[in-house]
Amino acid sequence: MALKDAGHRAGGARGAVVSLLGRQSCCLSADEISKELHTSGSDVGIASIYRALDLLHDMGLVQRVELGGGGARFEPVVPGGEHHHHAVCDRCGRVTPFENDRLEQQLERLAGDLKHSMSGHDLVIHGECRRCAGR
Amino acid sequence: MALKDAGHRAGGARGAVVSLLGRQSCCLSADEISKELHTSGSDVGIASIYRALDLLHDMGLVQRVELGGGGARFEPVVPGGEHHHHAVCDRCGRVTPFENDRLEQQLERLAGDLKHSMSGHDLVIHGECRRCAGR
DNA sequence: TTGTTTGCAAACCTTTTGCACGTTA
DNA sequence: TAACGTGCAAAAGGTTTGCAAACAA
Repeated sequence: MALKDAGHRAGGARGAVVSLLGRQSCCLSADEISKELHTSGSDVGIASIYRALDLLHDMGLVQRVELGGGGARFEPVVPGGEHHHHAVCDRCGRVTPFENDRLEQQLERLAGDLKHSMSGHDLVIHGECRRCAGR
Repeated sequence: MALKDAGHRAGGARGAVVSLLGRQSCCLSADEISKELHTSGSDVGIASIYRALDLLHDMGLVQRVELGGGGARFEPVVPGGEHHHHAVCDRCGRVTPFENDRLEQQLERLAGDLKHSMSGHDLVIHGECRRCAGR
């Protein structure tokens, strides 16, 4: 476990957050994480959740995603380098993840042109999802 | 003025916000707007600023931009359809706007593939700016 | 006059922090 | 044991809302 390698301990709260996030393919808000953990019997304080997320984020294992609407979301970073973005439905709130290699390449090129290093990037498409748009 | 057409009045506070935003090429936070207005003698309450921004956003004249780091930013939408994105320096906080037509086309195509309508999109590149990266 | 806009203060929500207690190595 | 992790409650932003007074048409 990467946490141990970095000299961190795996207390109950931190472990529960890591485990839950590891099972996610897309993003969760801190509140959703809290509710999810309570449902499965782990009464983890919200402060510990934020602390765990903060640590994981600093270690590059978790990405912060801002979808608008107040409140950040968090998702695990896949070591393999896979990467996805989000389309948000402004009507029903549904989040649709998507990925595109060409887009990634283009962003690399753009950052290069700007002489701006790129440690990460966020792309959010706003609009109406398949379901809502079809009405 | 589009506001009048929509049946809205141009009170002092709202007019000041509209005027200030109209002179911006990139995004401002609500707090920056407040400070800017006070500096130029308009003592506009922060609530009125948010209300004006909310109205303008609903009318599609202002775009909300989330750059991370707590606090949204707002920038005028140019009627012509021009559009830019932001590269944020995580070291010094500098925001570098940029635009790219190919990128826009690609996003349109992507949204189409997802069958997701696109009313807007946000792209933020995180990393280190030209100045900071060069050290 | 009549409905709209404004400023203030309080309320709200999400996130962070202080601190005493529990836990891990 | 000594350092680290946790939960609670309080604090700290940023944003929204209730309300009475000011204002525009």
